[in-house]
Amino acid sequence: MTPEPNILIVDDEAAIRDMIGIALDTAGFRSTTASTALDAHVNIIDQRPDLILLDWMLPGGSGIELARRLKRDELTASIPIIMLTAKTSEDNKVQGLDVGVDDYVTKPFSPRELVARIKAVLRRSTGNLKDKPIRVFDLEMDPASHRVMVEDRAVEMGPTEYRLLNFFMTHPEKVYSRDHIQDQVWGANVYLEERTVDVHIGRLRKALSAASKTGINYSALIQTVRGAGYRFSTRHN
Amino acid sequence: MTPEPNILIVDDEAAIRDMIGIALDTAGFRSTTASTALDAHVNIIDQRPDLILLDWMLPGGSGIELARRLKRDELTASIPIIMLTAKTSEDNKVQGLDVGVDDYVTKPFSPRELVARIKAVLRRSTGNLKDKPIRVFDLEMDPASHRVMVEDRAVEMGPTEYRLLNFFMTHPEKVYSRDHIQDQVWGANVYLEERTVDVHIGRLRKALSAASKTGINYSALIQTVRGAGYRFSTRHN
DNA sequence: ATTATTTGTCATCAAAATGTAACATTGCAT
DNA sequence: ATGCAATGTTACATTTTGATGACAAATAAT
Repeated sequence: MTPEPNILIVDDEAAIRDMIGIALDTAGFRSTTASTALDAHVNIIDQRPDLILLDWMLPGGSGIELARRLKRDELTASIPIIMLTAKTSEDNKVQGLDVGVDDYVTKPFSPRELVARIKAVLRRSTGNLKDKPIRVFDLEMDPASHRVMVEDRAVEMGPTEYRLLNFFMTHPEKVYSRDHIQDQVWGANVYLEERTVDVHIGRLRKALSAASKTGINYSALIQTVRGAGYRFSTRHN
Repeated sequence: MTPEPNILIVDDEAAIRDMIGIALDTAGFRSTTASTALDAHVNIIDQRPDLILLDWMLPGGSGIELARRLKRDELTASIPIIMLTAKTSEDNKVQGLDVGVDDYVTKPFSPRELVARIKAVLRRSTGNLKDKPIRVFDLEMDPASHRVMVEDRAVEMGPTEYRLLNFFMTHPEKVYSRDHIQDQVWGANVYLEERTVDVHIGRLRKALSAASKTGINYSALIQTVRGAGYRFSTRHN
């Protein structure tokens, strides 16, 4: 992901959105906002925020519904949610726990507390899945240290190439169209020239080729499938 | 699995239906329209569109109701829905997030955005149903990796030969006329010289022959049926 | 501010795929 | 066997598709 986590603030009161926005900014997060559940959902589909701050009391009572929906959908289930709630009453919390929300902050809260909780939740959630290194022959990707190694030497590449390689290594032995790759690596609903994918594939290949001293060409793992897209595969073309 | 996805536009305003229709047309989609939820429902059962663009604010029954019904019915639940919503104050009626809609587009929208979202949603929904590999003796076709293997070695062939083989392997033991093969492999409404099929059959056979090291000739699976066409069969000619 | 890095797009070149026609071969009816 | 229609094969011009270097805008680093 990006260096600074991207946080979505969902609240119908502009004042609260602004307040939180500033607090997050100061703490080094990026943030976007939405005032309705609908806006929020669109934003989530498009941007895949790293965390969602969700007001419990959205008009129509839709905050909790949104949370439930997000947790049920496979694509969004892993995005942590912190509920903002005015009430301290227990039944709310019980309901929310049901849904699978990650934490609560009760209004009024201090920015300091909010940030602390955000960090805690992020730490928990990012520590989970990402951390296992993937290795193919002597090509190793370690998400924890955000590093790619060939024959135990670091490989230099840009962030986009890193994400690209990461996508491929986590989805081996399958073709992906350029469109698909754009979705996965750049995000859905980002429009780029189709050939842009080619260029980045090229850069990734170059980086991998340059890295090997043993003559094994790791760029061969990234195979062109004419008329279909690209494939990461250990088997021969 | 038609070449162009068929999209149903449901909106009560004719102007909007037309506008969207044109946009989709330009983008290479086919589209049909409905102005009421009832019309839409009939159309959906009839035509099985690949995706539904559904106006949130349909007169009377409202689009949300329809969406909910479709998502509850097992037969239609898998058809992706994109909701068209007015920008403003639908806040109170937002009860329907739960419904399971796949994306939203807020009016007014650009055709470009609409098309981008449609493509993204289609990609997501069709990508899920992974086809299973088909195997005949030591000839294996794996649609996921877009690969043909003979005795565990990759077979090289052009995209057209791949589609051709795919068609045969999914429709074995039946004769198909050259016309029929053209329809299936090149798509309807493409006119080619009839002999073109022969040439590609030839290329496919050559690719299969060249692939085997054990002397088994897999090109024999593609049998000529004089006066009728071709057949893919494991039984002898 | 200046410099370096990264990014997306474009133009260009090279390679692969495609459709067609011409020619060769096969198999069947007589 | 003979002739003919159907099919196989080959060569080739054209079209598609992918790779790559160059460049300018955007972004991050100093």
